[in-house]
Amino acid sequence: MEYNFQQIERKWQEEWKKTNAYKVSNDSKAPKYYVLDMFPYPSGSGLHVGHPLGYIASDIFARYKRLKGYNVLHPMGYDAFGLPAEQYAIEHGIHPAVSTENNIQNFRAQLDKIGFCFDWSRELRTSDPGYYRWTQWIFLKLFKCFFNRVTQKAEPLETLVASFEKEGNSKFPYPNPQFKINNSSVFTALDWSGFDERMHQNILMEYRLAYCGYGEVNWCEALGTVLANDEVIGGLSERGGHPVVKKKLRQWYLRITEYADRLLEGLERIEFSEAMKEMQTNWIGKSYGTEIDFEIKSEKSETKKFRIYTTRPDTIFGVDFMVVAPELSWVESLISAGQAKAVEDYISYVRNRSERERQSEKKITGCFTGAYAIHPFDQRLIPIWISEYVLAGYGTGAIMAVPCGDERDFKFARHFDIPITNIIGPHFTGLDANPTKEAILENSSFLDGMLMRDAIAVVIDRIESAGIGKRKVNYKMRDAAFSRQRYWGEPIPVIWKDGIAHPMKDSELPLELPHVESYKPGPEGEGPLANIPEWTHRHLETNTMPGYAGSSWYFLRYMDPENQGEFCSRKASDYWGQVDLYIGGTEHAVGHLLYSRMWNKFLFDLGYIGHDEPYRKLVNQGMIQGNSRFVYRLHFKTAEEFSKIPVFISYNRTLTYSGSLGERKELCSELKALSDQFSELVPADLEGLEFSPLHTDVNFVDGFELNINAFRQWRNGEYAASQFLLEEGKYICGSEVEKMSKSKFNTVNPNELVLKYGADTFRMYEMFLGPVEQSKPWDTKGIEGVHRFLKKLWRLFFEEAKGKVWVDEKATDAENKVLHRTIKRVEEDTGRFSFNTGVSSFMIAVNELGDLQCHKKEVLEKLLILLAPYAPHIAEELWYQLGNLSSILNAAYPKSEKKFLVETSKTYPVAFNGKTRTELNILLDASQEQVESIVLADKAVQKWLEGKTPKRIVYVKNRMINIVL
RNA sequence: GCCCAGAUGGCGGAAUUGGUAGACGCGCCAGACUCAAAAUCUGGUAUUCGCAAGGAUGUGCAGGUUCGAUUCCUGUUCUGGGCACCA
Repeated sequence: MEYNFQQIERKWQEEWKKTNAYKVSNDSKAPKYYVLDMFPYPSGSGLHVGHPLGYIASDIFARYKRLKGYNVLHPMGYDAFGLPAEQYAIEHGIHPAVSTENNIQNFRAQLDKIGFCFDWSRELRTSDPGYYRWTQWIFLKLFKCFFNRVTQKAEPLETLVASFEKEGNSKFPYPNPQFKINNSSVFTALDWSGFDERMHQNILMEYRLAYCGYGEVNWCEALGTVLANDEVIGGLSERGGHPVVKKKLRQWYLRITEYADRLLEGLERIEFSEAMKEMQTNWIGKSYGTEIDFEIKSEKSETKKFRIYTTRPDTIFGVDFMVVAPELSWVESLISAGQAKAVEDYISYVRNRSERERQSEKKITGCFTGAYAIHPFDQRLIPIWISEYVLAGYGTGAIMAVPCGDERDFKFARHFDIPITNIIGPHFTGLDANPTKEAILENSSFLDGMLMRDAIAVVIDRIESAGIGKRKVNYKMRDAAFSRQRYWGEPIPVIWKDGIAHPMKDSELPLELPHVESYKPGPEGEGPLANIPEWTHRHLETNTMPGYAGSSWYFLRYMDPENQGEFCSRKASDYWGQVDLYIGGTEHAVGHLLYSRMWNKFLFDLGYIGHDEPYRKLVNQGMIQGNSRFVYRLHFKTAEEFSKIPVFISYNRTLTYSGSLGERKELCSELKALSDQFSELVPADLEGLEFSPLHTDVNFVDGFELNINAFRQWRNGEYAASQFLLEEGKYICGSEVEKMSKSKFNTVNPNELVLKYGADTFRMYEMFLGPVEQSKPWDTKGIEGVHRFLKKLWRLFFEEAKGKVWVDEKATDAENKVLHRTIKRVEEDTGRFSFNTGVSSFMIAVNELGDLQCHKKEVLEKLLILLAPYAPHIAEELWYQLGNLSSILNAAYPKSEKKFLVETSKTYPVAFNGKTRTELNILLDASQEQVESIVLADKAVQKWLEGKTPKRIVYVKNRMINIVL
């Protein structure tokens, strides 16, 4: 009986389906455990081997926890709204719902083959009205709530209105300090009662957690549409290469900034990697600084003052120039007649620069405005510049530049020849800036002689008492843009009447996405919904929600997926609580993971759930990179006509080819022999010959050797006429590790591997590749080794000639030692998500049991339970063959017994000054004195001592011995 | 540019707390079985000097701390991820 994986896997997958083996109940006496994967976007290209990496890891862990006696929730679903489906619809006229459904079918078929223990009865799709009804419902809750800074939580707007009626906005000032009504940022109860409805609504909009405002988008006039950042390349649209400029549009936002402090605080209570916490902390970017007002001296005199934000007020005497964000409208009032043209040119240059480009630009640009700021303490005149490196959205959009202490300021000063004031003495070398806080201040008037760190408070006190500024906490994080000018997303359930947004009633939800004939954008950059008369007649909002809306709360829906009356019952969310283990990629570090934490906190504030952090522990899975293969096409520079003939040269020959006359002659005759088309070719035509690399499909390259026949049939015979210049009779491809993607022809479909080696082999190989957290390139070759391991395991039970070989005898001590050491290792490895070493622990066990010729049921049975999370099909089959009647899925995880693992002695490495020279077997309970005498008596040690007396003998029990000479 | 991570044989990786660097697997080499091949099994495989015994070197690079560093510290290079409308 041989290992027929195809038959075994089919049999058990059917059996598990029939018995609902993976159905999870919300009603169980067992302790709960919630394992969640970041659900996939069902793209048209299907799964490649990179996708299942995290799913396999979580699947192993879920199965492991089940064997340990937990009631494990392990669901799966689809993040089904998104831009690619819409783009596909525009290009092919296929409704996104249709293409998405097809893609999901394809994903499901692929996932099923790998043998996951998902409870599919809980499957959800964010594009399903039954699901997005609740996304809309939560949005409306956000719309109807504000963040009470006194209680630090979300509360209904009614509380706010009551406070306004009683005491104006003195208790709850505008969250956006720039906001003013009637030129004032405060109003009284009397003011409030005097305002009309429109004014009330305008004010309330300033407080809502989901609010409408204005923001800039990438606007492409030629395409008549708003573009995503990754559709814009170097200021031009990816499709068509049309110019893209920034345009202000009405947009919805989520006031996530109000949660900034709580998002920071929550990080202390969850198990995310330090790197992840750091990324989120940096993204939130809380800084303690000072706002300072500077008087202005300019030709025009409209603006008298402007405000900067700095985290280093101690450097105020080192200010040599000011920089203001070019897009701020008040910049205009600064411009002198002489600088008008230059400033105008510069502003138009910045207008089509993306924020990213502006920040990462190495080239220093800027323009003097012609105006000066007056230093508040020494009345110096400081030139005011505009430059793209200052962004309008952060702080006040203006900075005081201190070149001796800030690298960017320093480079700017150097570039524009602005004299640099040194306030930090020897800490400033003149070669680069030094951001230290430890210097003693010089050239700093009343701060002279003070340590910078201590000077900060002194300056702030001076500034505050002089009434020219105040302490200010700032956040780099901005409110989250929550609308898209797209079709394929959740409609926003808001009706506009006379410019006032009215929420729809809960009973009217879901507001379903209407069918459209065309997915083209609406007028003035509005979304496609603006083209539907029935929609606009009802004055419905034409924007839709962004991709992250549905994924911000999905972990809750899995707990109670059928619930028609609530997004999730409190009973269900109290039972399942937090996600105990969340697995997904770091690419979601600051997007999804922050938004979903915020939504969760919001629902917690309103009492709908009982936990304020959604994920207790997060494990980041690394990317599986593609291992691309290249062929190299001959490109004739001086004789273009020959370039039309597709000739490819083997990789190593591209490296050695130098283009010498001799080589040209040789290559010339080789080409002539290859094809008659080259009969006219002369060596001179080969001058400047180039080899242009072309991605070729990895699926017809064995290692590095190209399957020439397959290549000729590729892409409907586009390269059928290809000729090849070989090396040693083969065509060898070049390679490069890069992102796995269809366009690079380096994707590998898990289905094909499952077909060839089985799901169990595939699962174990994905884990065997390396640590889950690490990115690594895919290489199909190594899968054979894992497959061999499973066959070897099989042979412990059945041999081809003899059939069944397992026996009912009692295990020896040696066999027990192997088993119990394996239990210990596998349990530890699985527990710390080190699945790659887990797999090798199994390999070692099977190798050792093979060496011992152990076929004892007692040992093998326990080994199977250990293996079941990794390779469920073969484990279940062998378990069944051993005569077990119930499924291995519900077996009890074996315990490692210490008595089989006790050692009495150890072979110690003996090192001299840290270099290992010999080994000695010594009893484990030996004392320092005993060890010293044993060591010094040893012959090899004597030889290395060369007659010297050791200065010291370091003995670390159960580790090593080191002799210091 | 900013933030985060990583770098170990020909390749993927192991070394869990600072204690024998290279577990396990791939590949490669040799051998067994076979008419042959596949499959399977056995042995070898960091580099370098040496017939060997044995020695020297070695964890991206340059320093440092330590009896001892892949592990800790400082600097640096390269690669990957993110940077707010891809998901």
